[in-house]
Amino acid sequence: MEKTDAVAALAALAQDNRLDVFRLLVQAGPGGMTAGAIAQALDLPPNTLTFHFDRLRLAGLATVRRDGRSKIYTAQFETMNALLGFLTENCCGGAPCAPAPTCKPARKRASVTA
Amino acid sequence: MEKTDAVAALAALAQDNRLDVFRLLVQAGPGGMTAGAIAQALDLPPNTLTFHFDRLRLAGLATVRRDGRSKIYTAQFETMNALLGFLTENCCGGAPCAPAPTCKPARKRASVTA
DNA sequence: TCCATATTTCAACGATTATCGAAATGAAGG
DNA sequence: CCTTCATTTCGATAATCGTTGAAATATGGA
Repeated sequence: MEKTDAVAALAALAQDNRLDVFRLLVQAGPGGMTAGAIAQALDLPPNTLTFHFDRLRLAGLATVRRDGRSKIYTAQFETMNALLGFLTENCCGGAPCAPAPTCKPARKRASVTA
Repeated sequence: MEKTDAVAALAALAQDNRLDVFRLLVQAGPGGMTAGAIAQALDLPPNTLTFHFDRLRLAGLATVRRDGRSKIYTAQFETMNALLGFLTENCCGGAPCAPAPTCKPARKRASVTA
């Protein structure tokens, strides 16, 4: 991961509501979650949520797909792992002091909650 | 680490110049680096640098001490590790999928470069 | 076709951010 | 004491951010 991408990902996660959204997506796993379900879970207005989704998508931390009238957002685990890798690599002066941690999606869930 | 602190740390690192500063401090190790040396290394005006130092300090990612006319800034490895821990813990739905990575300062350096 | 649902787009707003130039502070040395 | 060096403080600026209300778009069902 390039420094530019790392800064983008960090910025995307450096906001209360957005961090909440991402954490929720991570919990939901690869099945993802509808925008509405997230709006309900976090009690956020839909337009505000769209704004934050855009940030996460732009940073490569989430993807969207349509499902009927809903849109389903999914966490992008690879980007998160790349970020963790970047941070650990750049943490000890180029010589990694610990194996980069990785994150796999949680065991399958009912997904698309609500 | 609390969510609030995580957001603060993320925000502190989510900026080009500041990420550079922090990486430099990490490379310098526990000996730290003078503000002047950093200013020279990154070609940043001293007042701008002070601004960024404040952010890093406020986020707990750096500390200062005085040495004669200079001020020496040092990376706070514990906070960085705590952040990595927070991110990995919150990455797989509460159940960590990998041991949290840790970061120890690089092998001692000449430190206080310049 | 018409209506309800789900989400996005748009314009606006106050708040925060990163940077700058100029002036102030603090410490060491002659 | 006066000067020089290192860093910080202050005031201003343009740009970006997060949120809002209102209107638009897209989908599915009666």
